[in-house]
Amino acid sequence: MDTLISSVKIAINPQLYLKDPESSELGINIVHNGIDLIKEIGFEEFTFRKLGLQIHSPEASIYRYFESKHKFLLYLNAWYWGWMEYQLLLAISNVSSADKRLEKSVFLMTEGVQNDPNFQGIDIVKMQEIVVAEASKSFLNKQVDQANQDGAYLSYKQFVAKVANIIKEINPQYKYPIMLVTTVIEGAHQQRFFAEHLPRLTNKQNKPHYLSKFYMDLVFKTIKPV
Amino acid sequence: MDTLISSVKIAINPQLYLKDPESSELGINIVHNGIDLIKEIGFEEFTFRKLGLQIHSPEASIYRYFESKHKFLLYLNAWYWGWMEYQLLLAISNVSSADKRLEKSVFLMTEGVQNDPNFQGIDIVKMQEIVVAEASKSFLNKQVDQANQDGAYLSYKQFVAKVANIIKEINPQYKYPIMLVTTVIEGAHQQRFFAEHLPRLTNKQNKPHYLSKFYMDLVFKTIKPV
DNA sequence: GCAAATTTAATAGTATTACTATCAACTTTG
DNA sequence: CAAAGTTGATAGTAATACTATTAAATTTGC
Repeated sequence: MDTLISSVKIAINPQLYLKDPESSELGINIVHNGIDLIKEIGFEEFTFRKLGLQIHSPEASIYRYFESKHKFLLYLNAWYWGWMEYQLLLAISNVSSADKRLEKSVFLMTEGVQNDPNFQGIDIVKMQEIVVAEASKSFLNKQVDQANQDGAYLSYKQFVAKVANIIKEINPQYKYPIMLVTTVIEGAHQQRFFAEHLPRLTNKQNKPHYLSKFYMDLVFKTIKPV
Repeated sequence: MDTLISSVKIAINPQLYLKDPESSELGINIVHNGIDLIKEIGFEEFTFRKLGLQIHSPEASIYRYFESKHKFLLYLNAWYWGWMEYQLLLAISNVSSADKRLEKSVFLMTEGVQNDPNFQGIDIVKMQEIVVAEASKSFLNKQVDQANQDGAYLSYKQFVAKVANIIKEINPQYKYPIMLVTTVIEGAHQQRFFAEHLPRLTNKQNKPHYLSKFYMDLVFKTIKPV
């Protein structure tokens, strides 16, 4: 039975799962409720046993889809960045001005997302909150090199490369386009987290879009040739 | 017996330990070898049992100094930022030009440190590598609010505030000095990590100080009034 | 429409982790 | 030199991150 609502599907590197979770009811349930549970209790407290209890399936069943909870996090990350790449394509297609394209990219990287009806079921808002709070754990560990070889970060790298290319279009002389992009992405995540938990480490403002304004200003000033 | 070599001591919030590790041979051993072991196997693999084996002391003895391995990481972080604040004071004292002071601050935030003979025994190079790789784990979790109340991040906040004040001195109109500082600090950490493990997420260059050059350029362009 | 293959549920088991508890031996200090 | 404090040695516990096994349910291919 076909459960797809739209014809768009985020392609995920099969090395990140044992059995495609989109191929069965249980798999979809695992991803769904997994997102909810990680959001609720945090990744360190999250276990497949707890997730099993929530979906009334034994722990062992979940292990048939994902090798470990770490790989599950990598899967969610890859999904998120796949989706972000798709959003980027939508946002910049048919926009001829490179400046405008970069503007839209920075906005996408720094603002909170909105739920997308094309991927009903996956709560993208929650997913982004997870990525903001937990993503760095997906690479800041000793298995990073193995995960990297497994292609865990491909979609992230692709996204970054696309935006970096726009920067190069605007200023081919600028030497650090990739660094600038990852600085913005990871920075925006941190600031978002700080605003909620460690306000003295940020400049939270009530103005809408203050975060994207800060980074927009930073990016355009930085790449401007002297 | 007095084991201090210099009269300078980094003050750490006592809430981060049960018994001051600088007050005994064993305590000093724990911190020393703890740094080595975390550096070697990473924070997730690190356990007090393994550390106990390394220093030939029972696990339970270590628990008399630190409540948990999480608090141990918070302690190391606090120590690092206390030391960084001290380095900052040394670097900017007697420098009257605010621009020059900011330049020195950015350099300190983005370059690798060198071992400091005033704190013999503590390997600051290794400590920085730990902070770069593991620090975000010290706040990216559900206990962050508790840890924050315990004053775990005070020395970090103080450091950030000091640099932000220099920015305000240069451009009182600039609205996001703190955000800019934390973006630089956390960004530099990430880039350093990426350069080693995920090179496609950065623009590694062979030039010395390319990292500080990138951030120096970014900071000064960003705060320049339009 | 039914046998074969696949998927899931249910249960049990293992090594390790992150601690806590207890008590004797040793050291320091007043 | 006694009392107080520190360390060592050992043991124990609940939970985690898995693996293994087998039976029941479901899907599929002809």
